[in-house]
Amino acid sequence: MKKTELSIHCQSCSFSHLCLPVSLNQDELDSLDNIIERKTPLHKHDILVNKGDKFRSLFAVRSGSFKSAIHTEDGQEQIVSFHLPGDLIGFDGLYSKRYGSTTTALETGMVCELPYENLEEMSALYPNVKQQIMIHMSGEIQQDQEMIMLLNKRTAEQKLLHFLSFLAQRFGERGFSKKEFNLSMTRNEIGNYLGLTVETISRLLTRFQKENLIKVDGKLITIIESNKIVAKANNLEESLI
Amino acid sequence: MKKTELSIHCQSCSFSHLCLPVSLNQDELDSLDNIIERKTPLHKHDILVNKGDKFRSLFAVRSGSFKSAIHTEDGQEQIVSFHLPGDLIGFDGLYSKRYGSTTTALETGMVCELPYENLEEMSALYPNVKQQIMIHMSGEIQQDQEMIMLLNKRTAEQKLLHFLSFLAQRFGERGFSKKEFNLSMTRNEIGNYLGLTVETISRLLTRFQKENLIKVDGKLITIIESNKIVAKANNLEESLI
DNA sequence: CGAGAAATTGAATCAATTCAATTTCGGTGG
DNA sequence: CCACCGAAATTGAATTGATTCAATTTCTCG
Repeated sequence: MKKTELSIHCQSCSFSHLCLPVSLNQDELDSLDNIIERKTPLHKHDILVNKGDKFRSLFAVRSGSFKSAIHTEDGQEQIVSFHLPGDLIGFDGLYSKRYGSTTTALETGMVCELPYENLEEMSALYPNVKQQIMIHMSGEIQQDQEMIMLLNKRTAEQKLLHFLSFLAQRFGERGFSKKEFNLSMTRNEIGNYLGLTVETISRLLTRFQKENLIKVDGKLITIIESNKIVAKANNLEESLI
Repeated sequence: MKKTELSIHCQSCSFSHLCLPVSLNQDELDSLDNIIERKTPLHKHDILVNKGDKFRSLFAVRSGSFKSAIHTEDGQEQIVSFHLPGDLIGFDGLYSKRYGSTTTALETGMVCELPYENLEEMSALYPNVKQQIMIHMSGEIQQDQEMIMLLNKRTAEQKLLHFLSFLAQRFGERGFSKKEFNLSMTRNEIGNYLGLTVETISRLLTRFQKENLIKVDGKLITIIESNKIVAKANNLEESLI
């Protein structure tokens, strides 16, 4: 696959500090950049990878956002993560050779594709790259375990506040505003992710607005009392933050 | 550290089909066996590894059972897994160099210790070993995600039935009876793991007994209607199992 | 602009928790 | 070996946070 002159390089990508390139040296980075293919844009509802499909490539989100979900025996969807630019997708299936979940675009977005074969070749030369993927995997384990804690130990209010401040933080890390952002997922998807119903999400958002913690304007969320949100989400006094 | 004549070898261990040795060849197995240290027994409440401690070793459960837990900001415990013989402990922190959770013995038990340095040396020679650990990691991710689904999409009844049949299956894989086994964890710990209260666990167990799904005698559980349990746990008709 | 999807809001319901009171278990020391 | 103590488990009654059901309203995009 030929690269166009327009293609963006890892070296100049504004998300490289969150993505695979973290801690790679110049040689490694050049090598990585060479094997990466930039895919044409995906649109809302487009499926990037399907759970169970043979693992072919790793993907890095370049723009837009995605959701990954698994399905219950009786066919319900369970969203297990939302992906923002810089996030890596597909590595959960790297070693079982099949994708572990289905990833769908929430809005128009672009990804970088990292074909598995090339990755293997490269790994032989630069073991650092594989190491980097491992770090992402253990990060994913920790994140999933914290999710389990959130689901088991927190109220609906705390779950949603945590979700909002987590999102805000992630937007911040990516150079976007952490005070004001658009939700690319529906209320339904937020509820699915947090184990709550749409109605509960809706009621809580209007309540948070009344309590002046946030401002809600459809999909646009403005964080007003960031500290209070974190404190409430964690059952702590605000002064302890 | 010198090995005694009494020490058991991976080659003859009855759990090798579940543990690191899976799919290792004879040379790899011998090499692995050489670097493994067998630790003295741990007793109930003994801590094997502490979350946040520097990663020094990987552990394989040889006998007994363990729990791994993380803690909320405000100090509550959240159990994230129970470990049986053959299970690997500590790999969640392998690449972040710190243990990701605290692991405690639920009863008297033994573990095999795999010092990190030796593991690294060995990996250079036999990349298969590292590969095997990666497979365990991606398995852990999938298991955690299924846990998220269980917590979000299932009722208390379904959660506990799933827990029981999952335990039964795991005992079976280890050569123990999958029809009759002892719970090494308290009702409280089961509730903690499943996001339910002790009272709910207790009530459900007596109800399951009345419905003739299981027999409960203190910590001793006897599975009576295995198919019905799986069906109920998954919201399905028994005939579809 | 219009139709279907998404979101909001209210009222009624319920699954699981909380609170409270015993009972049973398991380990320890006399 | 048994008595005793604290921990674990059971059971009941009352409470409640979140869901379900239902009815609109508001978006979104073809």
